[in-house]
Amino acid sequence: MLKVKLPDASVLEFSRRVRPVDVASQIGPRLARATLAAEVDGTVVGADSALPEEGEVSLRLLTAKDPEALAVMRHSAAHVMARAVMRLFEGVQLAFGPTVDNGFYYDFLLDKPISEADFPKIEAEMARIVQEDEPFERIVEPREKAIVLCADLGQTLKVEHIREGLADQETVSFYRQGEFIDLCRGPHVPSAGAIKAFKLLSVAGAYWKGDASAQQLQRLYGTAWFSKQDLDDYLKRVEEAKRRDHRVLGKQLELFTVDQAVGAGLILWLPKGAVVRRELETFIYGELIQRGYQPVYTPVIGRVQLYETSGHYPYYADSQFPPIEMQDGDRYLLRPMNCPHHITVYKSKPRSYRDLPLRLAELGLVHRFEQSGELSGMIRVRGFTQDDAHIFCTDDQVADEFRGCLDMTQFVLKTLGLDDYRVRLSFRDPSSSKYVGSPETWDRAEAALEAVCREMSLPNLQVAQGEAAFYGPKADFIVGDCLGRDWQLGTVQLDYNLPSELRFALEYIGPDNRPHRPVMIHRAPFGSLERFVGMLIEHFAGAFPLWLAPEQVRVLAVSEKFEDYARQVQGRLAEAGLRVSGDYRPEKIGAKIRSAQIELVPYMLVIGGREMEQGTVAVRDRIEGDLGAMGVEAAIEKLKQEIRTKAVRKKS
RNA sequence: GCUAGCGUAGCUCAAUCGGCAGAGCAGCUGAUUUGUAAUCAGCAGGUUGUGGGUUCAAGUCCCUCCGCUAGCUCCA
Repeated sequence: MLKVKLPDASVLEFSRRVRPVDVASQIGPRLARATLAAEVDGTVVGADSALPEEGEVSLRLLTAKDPEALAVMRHSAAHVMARAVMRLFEGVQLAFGPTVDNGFYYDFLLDKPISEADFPKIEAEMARIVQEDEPFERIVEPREKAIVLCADLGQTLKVEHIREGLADQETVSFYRQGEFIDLCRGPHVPSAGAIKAFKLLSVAGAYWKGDASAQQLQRLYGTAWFSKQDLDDYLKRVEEAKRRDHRVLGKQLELFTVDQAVGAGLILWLPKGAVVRRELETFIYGELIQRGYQPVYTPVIGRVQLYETSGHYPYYADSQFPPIEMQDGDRYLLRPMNCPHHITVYKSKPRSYRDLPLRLAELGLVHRFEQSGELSGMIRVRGFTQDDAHIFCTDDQVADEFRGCLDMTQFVLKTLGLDDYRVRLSFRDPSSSKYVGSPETWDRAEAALEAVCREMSLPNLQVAQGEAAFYGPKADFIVGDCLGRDWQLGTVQLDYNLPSELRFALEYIGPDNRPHRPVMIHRAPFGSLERFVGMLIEHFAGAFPLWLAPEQVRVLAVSEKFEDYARQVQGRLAEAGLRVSGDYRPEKIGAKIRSAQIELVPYMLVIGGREMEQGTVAVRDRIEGDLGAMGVEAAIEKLKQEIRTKAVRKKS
């Protein structure tokens, strides 16, 4: 006897062995047909997987309405794609084919390169398979037999995976669909007909098991949905997101440029982009001072020895610009990190516990030679400015300082209306020996950090075991770009390494008149100004809040007859400290408005005969349109108020 | 770095089968004097990323290099 609890709290009883699809039939034939998978005690399984004979389970039948079913269907779509590829190409070896956000991929090993030109015929073959609507059949085999089966199928990658990756499994499962059989954990939808709309998206290289020294496979990405409408909506969303691309907007709005004459991954901030950056810098410096940081300035190069001491050289030599060698043999490194310089500032005099916590801040320009394939606009570059600071404190102060750093980072993100972020708390992998410091210290630090994070109720907090830097645990603030890629912005990292005896042997004199070792915290709320501004451009789709806008307001003269008065108004706004320009071209007012709208100028002041007579301006808001006439001083006060509050306005 | 794709005017793109490199926007000049998202006309703008090859003829086909894009690997 099996008791099946359904989400509506009703209970069904079965004396025979049943599957979720049988439970669905019991409720109704339409539900049975719509059931694509099931969630049994919280685990997603296939609709035809047998439920236990005895006891009680809670069961949720999953249909096209449930997001879990979408993931199951996409996994099935990956199989269908693999089946199509195997029908069309000779000697295809299958690797892995999982579901990912918004779609799926499958990795193949085959001699012939697949290109996008092959997509139509693969898609056509997939459509045929979906049309045939054959069932997915689960087959469970003992491990040894599975190895033989895969070997017979010529699937050597799968053989390797069963031997190594699944070494601890007694049995493994396959899914068969017609002539196609694939090692797979499942689950799958009942049959291919559940895949209603799909599209291949791209082909790329991928390494077998993520190992760059292993052979490279061909990865085919696709997306699949339960309706053509959903698919079209998705493709449209992707297109719209691409219009926010900071590389496109950065060029259109003249914010930054990259030129191979200077070098790949090296950002040239154009005047308008420089305004945004300068405003952010002013903002961040104000915060730093308020929060007890002391700005310092240090050089962008340092002797190689310094980085040997810090351990950055030669450990990261592959991703550094090689040292500059002088005639006398002295070698200098373009700094990849600011910390050694700040440590040198710390060491510039003996420190007492009364100096701690010592918070040294600098917008520090660093250079790293990132691999060419990694470079991406302002987001992944070879020269960038960290809004860096290093806090030197006692063990007891770590939690408070850590909290202060998180608080500042949150404050910065909130001020900019960036609330779609997640926080990743990276801890060590206890089974690895690559970490500095004793396990006890790590445990204590990790516990303290997690406690602070929980107490601050950070959004989407997740703990990532094994993601810590070798020198200490860290908390990263992660934001997605317009293509859905996640990037680290702000970061707060504990460091037991650099202060240690092995490295810089930092000390302070304690109340006991004896030397003690300080702890270091690295922190950067923006991460890098380059990446942060890149993300901001995408976040605002180029339409910055007033306080950041390169051009805050533009005076538009209705005709040249009113130019003199308009110029007076422009002068008055400039005097008031606003970033203002004037459009005095012999154009119609509609054309001037259009230019200003396209250039995303937040406010326009239209000036014609009426305004000149009455000494007013007609204010046009980029978002809301015409706001009507008001006095010049009233308009200035309105804008200044919005700047003071750093308001983030969106279309209402 | 690896795999694949793409490089045509400042920008967005066109150029059939290999057959005279073109359009819109931006720019410049002139006319127009304008009331809330594009006034009209003219002019100028190119070694088709680079170097080589095939051909009577190359933007188009082949090779090299450079750059860009996506993904993979990396990210102190």
